[in-house]
Amino acid sequence: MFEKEQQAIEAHIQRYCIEHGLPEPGKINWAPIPFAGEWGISTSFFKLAAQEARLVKERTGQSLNVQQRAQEIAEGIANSLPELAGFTRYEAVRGYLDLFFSTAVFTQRVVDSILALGENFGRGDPKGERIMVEYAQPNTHHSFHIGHFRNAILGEALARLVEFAGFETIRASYPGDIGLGVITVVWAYQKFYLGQEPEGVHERGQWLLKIYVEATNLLTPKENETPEEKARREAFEAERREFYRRWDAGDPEVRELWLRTRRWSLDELQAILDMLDIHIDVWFFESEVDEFAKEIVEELIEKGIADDERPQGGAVIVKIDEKLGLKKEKYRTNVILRSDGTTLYLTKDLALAKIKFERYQVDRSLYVIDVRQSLHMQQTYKILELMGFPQAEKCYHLGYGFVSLPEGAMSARKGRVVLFKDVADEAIRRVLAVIAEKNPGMPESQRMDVARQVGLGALAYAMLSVDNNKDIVFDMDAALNFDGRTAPYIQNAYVRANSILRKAGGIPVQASFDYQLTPHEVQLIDLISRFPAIVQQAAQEYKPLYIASYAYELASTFHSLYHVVPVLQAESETMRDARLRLVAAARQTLRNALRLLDIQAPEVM
RNA sequence: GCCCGCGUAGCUCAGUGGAUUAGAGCAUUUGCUUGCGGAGCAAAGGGUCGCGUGUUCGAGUCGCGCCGCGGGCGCCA
Repeated sequence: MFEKEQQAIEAHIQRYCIEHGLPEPGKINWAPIPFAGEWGISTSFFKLAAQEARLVKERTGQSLNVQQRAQEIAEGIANSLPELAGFTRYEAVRGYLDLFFSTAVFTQRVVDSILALGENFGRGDPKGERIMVEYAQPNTHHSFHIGHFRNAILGEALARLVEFAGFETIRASYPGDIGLGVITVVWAYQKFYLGQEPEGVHERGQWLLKIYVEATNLLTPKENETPEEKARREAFEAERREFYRRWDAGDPEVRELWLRTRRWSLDELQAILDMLDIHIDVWFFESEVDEFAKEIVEELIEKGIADDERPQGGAVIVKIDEKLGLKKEKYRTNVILRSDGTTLYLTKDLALAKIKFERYQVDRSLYVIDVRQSLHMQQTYKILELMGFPQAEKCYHLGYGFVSLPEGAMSARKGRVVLFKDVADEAIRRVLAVIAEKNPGMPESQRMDVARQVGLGALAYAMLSVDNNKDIVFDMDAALNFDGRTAPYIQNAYVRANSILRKAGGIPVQASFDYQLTPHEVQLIDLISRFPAIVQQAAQEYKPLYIASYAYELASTFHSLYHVVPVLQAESETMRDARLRLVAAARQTLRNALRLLDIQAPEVM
C-alpha cells in the first residue's frame, strides 16, 4: 500500500549505512508491527549489528554488544529520516525501527481498493503457468465416506487457492474403476442381486457398498469352516477370478454389467460433487490408461530404465536408486509389470502423468492423495525424471493424514464406515434445529438453503482447519459443534456485517477516515489489508489451512468490533459513512476467504 | 534395518530464526442483552514447547543424537 514511500525509506537506510561506515545492509525485510493500537511496518538491525561486530572483532579484537548496537542504528535512522506523506512517526525500540502509518491515508487506500475490486480482491497476477490438481479419486463400486470427503474438500480448496493466486488451473478426477474389489461387486451383483437395485442415486450407490461387504464376507476364509463351506467359498473364488478374466478379455456381458454398476457409483459421486459445488474439468479412468501403461513399460525397457526379468520368470522392474546413481537406498526398486503381464497402479500413474504433460500441457502437477502413498508418489516422480520430463520436479504430492473414527480405522468389511451423505444430512438437520430456535422468523423457503450452506460449511471447515499432514479422528459431535473456531462462527460475522449494511440501505460511495480510529477498527483494517499476501503464501505452500486460520481471525476481529464500535449509531455522519465502508470491506474479504475454502457465505442465518 | 511424519495447556490444534509474559478453540469458572442479530463479547485459571546437545546477538522454529507414537518399504491401490 505504501510501496513508493517504502522504497524511499530503503534508499535512506542504504545512504545512512554508507555515511556511517556500516556494512551494506542488503535486502531489507519489512514486517508488520505487532498490534498495539496503531500499526505500521518495521525492520530490525540485528543482522547488520552482528555483521559489524564481526568486522570490529577481526580488526580490533573488541566485542560489540549486538543488541545495543542494533538499537543505536535504529535510533540514528529514526532521527535522520525526513517526514514522509502517509507516515505519522518513526520510533526505535529494542533494535527495531518502527514506522507508523497515517491511519487516515492507509485506511482509505485499503477500503477503497477492496470495494473497487470486489470478488477479485486478493486475486494474484497471472503466473503464466498451468497447474493440474488431481483429487476426488474414490474407487467406484463403493460409497463415498468421510475420508473421501476430506480428499475432495482439500483438493477443491487447493484448486481454488492456486487458481485465485494466479495459476491457470485444471481440476482432474481419477476414479479407480477397475481392480479386484470392483470385480467382486460386479460378480456378486450378477449372481445374487441382478435387477434388485433400489431407486435413488444415493441409495443405489450405498447399496453397492453393501454388496461389496457381503461378497467379501463370502470370500473370506473363516475359522472352523466346514468342508462344505470351504468348497462353496472356493467355488465362489473361482467364479470371481473367471469374471476378472472375462472383463480383461472384453467379454460383452461382463463389460455391460461393469459399466452399468459403475454408472451408479459415478452418479452418486457426481451428486455429491454437485452438492459441494465441485466441478471437475477432466475425468481420467483407471481402466482407460491401462493400454497406454503397457506401452510405457516397453518404452522404459528400450530406454534402459527398466529391467526385464520376465525371461527368468520374474517381472519388469525399475531399480530407481541405481538408475539415479544413489549409493544409499532411498526410492528402492519398483515393479511396473507383473510377471503375468498385467500393469500396476504405479504403471498407470506414469501413463497418466505423461498424458497430463503431453496432452494437457501442464507445467505443474498436484496430487491430493493419502500420505500413506508418499513413497509411491516419490517413486513415480523419480521415474518421470528418469524418463526426461522436466515437469517432474514440479510434481507435488499433497499427502494428507487419514480420517479414522473414535472406534478405530474405517473398515467397510467391519461395518465401520461413516458415509458422507449421512453426516451431511445430520449436519443439515442440526442446523435446521438451531434456525428454528434462533431465527424462527426465517421463511420456510429459505431455511433449507441456509441449513445446507451452514451445515456443509461446518463440515468443510472441520477438515480444512487442520494441517494437511495431521490425521483426523472424526467425531460427529465435534465436527457439528457450531461454537468457537468453526464455519458458522465465520459465517455469522458475515451475516452481521450484512445485516448492518442492509439496515443502512447500502454502502456510501465515498468516505474519509480522517478521525481518531478505535483500536478495533485499526486491527480490522490491518487484517483485511493482509489478505492478498496470505493468499500468495498459502498457494506457495499449498496450505488451505492458512486461509482457514485467517478467516477465523478476521471473523473474530469483526465480532469484537461489532460489539464495541457503533456503526449505524456512530457519533457523526462522517464516521458512520466511513465505518459502513469498512464493514463492507470486511464483509467482502470474509466472503472471498470463505469462497477459497469452498464455504458459502449466507445472507442470513 | 532404512525412509517419511508427528510430539506445544486436561482435550483438539495454530505458531516466517526476531516484539514485554509462547497463542486459539473445546472443557472449567466469572461477568455482559431497555443498543447493529447472543451461532456473540469481555475476563480468569491452566505450559520444564518429548529429552539432551550444538549453531546463532537471538531457537517452539535450524543441525546432530536419543526417547515415544503413527505410517511406509518389488509383482495391493
